[in-house]
Amino acid sequence: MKKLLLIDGNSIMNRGYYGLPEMTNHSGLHTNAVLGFLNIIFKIIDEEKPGNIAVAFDLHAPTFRHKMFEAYKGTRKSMDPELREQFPEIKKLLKAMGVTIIEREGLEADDIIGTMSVIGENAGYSVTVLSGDRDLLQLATDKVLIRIPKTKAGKTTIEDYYASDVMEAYKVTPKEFIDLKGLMGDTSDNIPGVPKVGPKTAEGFITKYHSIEGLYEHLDEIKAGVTKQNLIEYKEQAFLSRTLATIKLDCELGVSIEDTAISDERMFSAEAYDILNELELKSFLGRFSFEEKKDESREMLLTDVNADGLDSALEKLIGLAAKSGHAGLFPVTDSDGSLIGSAICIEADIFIIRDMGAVSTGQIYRRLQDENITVSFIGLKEYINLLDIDEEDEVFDIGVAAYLINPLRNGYEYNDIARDFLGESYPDRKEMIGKEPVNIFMFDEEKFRKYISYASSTAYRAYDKISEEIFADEKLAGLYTDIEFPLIFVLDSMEKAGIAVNREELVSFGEGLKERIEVLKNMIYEGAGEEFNINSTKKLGEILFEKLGLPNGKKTKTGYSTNAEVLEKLKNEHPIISLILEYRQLSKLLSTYVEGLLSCVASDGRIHSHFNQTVTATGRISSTEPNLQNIPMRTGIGRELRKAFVPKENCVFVDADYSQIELKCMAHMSGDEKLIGAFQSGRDIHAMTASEVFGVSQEDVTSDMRRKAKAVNFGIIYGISAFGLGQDLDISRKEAQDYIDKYFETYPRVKVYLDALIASAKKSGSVSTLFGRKRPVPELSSSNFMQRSFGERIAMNSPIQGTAADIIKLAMISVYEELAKRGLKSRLILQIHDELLIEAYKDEVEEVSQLLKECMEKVVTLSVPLTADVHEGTSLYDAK
DNA sequence: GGCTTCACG
DNA sequence: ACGTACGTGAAGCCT
Repeated sequence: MKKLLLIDGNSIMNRGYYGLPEMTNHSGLHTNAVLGFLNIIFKIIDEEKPGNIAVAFDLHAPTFRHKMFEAYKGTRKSMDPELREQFPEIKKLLKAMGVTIIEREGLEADDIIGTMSVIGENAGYSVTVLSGDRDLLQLATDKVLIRIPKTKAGKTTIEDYYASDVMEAYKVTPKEFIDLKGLMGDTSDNIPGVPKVGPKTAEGFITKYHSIEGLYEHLDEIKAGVTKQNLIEYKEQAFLSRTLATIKLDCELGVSIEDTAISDERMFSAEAYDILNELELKSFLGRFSFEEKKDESREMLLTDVNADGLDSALEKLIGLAAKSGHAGLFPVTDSDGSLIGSAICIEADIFIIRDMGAVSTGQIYRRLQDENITVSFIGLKEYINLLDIDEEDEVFDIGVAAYLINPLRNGYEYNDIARDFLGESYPDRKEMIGKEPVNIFMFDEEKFRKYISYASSTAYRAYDKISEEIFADEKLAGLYTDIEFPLIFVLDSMEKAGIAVNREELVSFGEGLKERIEVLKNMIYEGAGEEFNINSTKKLGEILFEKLGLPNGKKTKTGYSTNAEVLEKLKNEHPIISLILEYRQLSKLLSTYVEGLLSCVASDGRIHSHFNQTVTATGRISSTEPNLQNIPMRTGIGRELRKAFVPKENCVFVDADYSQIELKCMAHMSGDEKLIGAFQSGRDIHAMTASEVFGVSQEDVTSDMRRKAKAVNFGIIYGISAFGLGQDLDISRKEAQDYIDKYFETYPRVKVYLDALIASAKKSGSVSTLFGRKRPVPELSSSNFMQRSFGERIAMNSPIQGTAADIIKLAMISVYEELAKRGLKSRLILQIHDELLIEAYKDEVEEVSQLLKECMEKVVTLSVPLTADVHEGTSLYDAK
């Protein structure tokens, strides 16, 4: 059957705009909405291969339907300029592709699509409607398919609805869907509906009475109450809402079905190619016949050749690499973590190696090193062990370098790098070889070869671009060479070392928790008068705020908020509250820490966390599987858990943490004399701030004043706002503002500094740390107030948090190198943002303690002294 | 998978 | 008028 594809242009552009990160071409034109639009329509076109396509757009002048509801709700929100500027581009491109665009003054895209779907169906076509808007479900029939793309964690899935699917999902027919919406309204479309009638109620009515008329005919069957009252009172509004919700099917468009025919020739025209090129959306160019032919890469499977051939193939590889001076290497491991193969890319040649005897990737890697050939990797840390990579080797980590160029990307895998630096789109690892680590007998040979070819070729080709960008900028070059690159080896060593846990202690701690949790559970059921899932915030909210009628459950989009802050305030209202708080705390300890950590203990009795270097926006390190940077500390019971983390035989823990490193970074960078003076004299900074803000002498600072001043100090680092501080201290916004004003009076250069950060971020689009680590702040150019304010706080916080992160990274490298230099057996095993932990041999403890303190304090010289407090202990509990 | 909650700095 | 403190990761529920 002939196929017609109808696209809701505005809705699909919106989806692209809000779903993708901000991106522009080199002339600053935003392109994310266009990219998102093309991604989804090409996906649909590939699947359906329609012979006819039309794209409908709203014209931005107020339309008839909007005029009708202006009486209720005022006017529609204006569109972000960053999105608006992309509409002319997509229209230009669609025209160049020979795709029909339909837009009419006074008509919404919905009405155009509705009308075209009828025209298509009547002409015997099967019709597909592509939109992000569920309103269009009313158009579904058994010939008209509504497809709604959804994005979940970066992956796009499409929900498909024929009339029968609408019935299944919503229990109403597509036509009844209109009445449903008329009753419940739609704030995003400014359709009022009937007050207090939500999706549930409306669905109940329509499944029973099938229309608004039907409902009103049987109004006597509705039990008396607010709902009924509203139905009576807002009857006219209900019918008007339905009219507003009804998509027109009979507009005069003057477009025939024949007008919408497409052809491949038109679609992939030279003109369209040029426009895409201009927009720098290179990933689509492959579809166009006008693409400059890339050199076909030549693949050679080294294990395919016989012994003589192997030698000559290897010599060829080395020869080519020597000529280029560089090779891109991509190793692959199986589920045991052992090396099964790799691909090496040099220019247009890709050599594929199976590590099965005759030849090994490790040998070839060493040979390349002997020839002084730079080898580039994507994620070097993973391969240090496998290939016996040394810090002195000529290697380059493309992932880490790309992170320095822009730390905001979601990932730094080969396909991310290819997309961001080569403008090429490759399927990700999961699509190529599945989620689980590859087993050599289980992969599809062809796919596997493609996968490692893509990856090694990306490593090779992105190297020039990325290394150039890094080394063109003195600061970035320094960060890479002096911090991130050496750090790779430090982190690897920490991961290999791991930390020992006392399993028995953890298990028995868990047993104790289980018992108490069981008791609490029963007491909570008792207090609630029924059994329910306490872990479900939804059910808990219902119990607390509906059944027990506790003072009004506040906020949240999806229901009642039941977080600790809310519960804490309800503590005196009902005995069940404290029980729930304790239950929550203990459940968290049990599931996340006891059970979570136990499942991570390796066969050597130690936990080997992963320390990730390319995750955070500010330059901090993150820890996963498990996260060892959030082991409980603040509460007594939680802190007990730290007793299970112990040093190995003949060792003790030596721990050191920086004192106030972030405030000190801010003091240094702002150059505020008073703040610098305070740190130079070794004063208690929170007490000092308290005495200034509250205008009392140092001796008269109460603990409450100090607590408040501490919150102010934190607030400053976070990008102060009166609202946030007020919330934290549970004081009025005005009072909070007073504290802030006083703070800035006390430390005037801090104010100047923070203002300057925002101003420079607005100008340059990014902020930097003392060492030049950059973080873009695209939020600052947003037209949305909330987004922009967020950007301002980021601009204030990132240089401070990031500088502290840079400093501790330098300290880690210094500690690592010093331990090596002195031939000590003690090892750095953990980093917790401002804290380092060493597993120290007893006969080295003194030297290690001194070394650790010295390395941390002397690693940089600021205008304020950096101090590190050192502790020793026989568990994580008493090493702090 | 999105949302909520909570553990840390 | 808007509606938040900055940076993370894991677990559990629920659609």
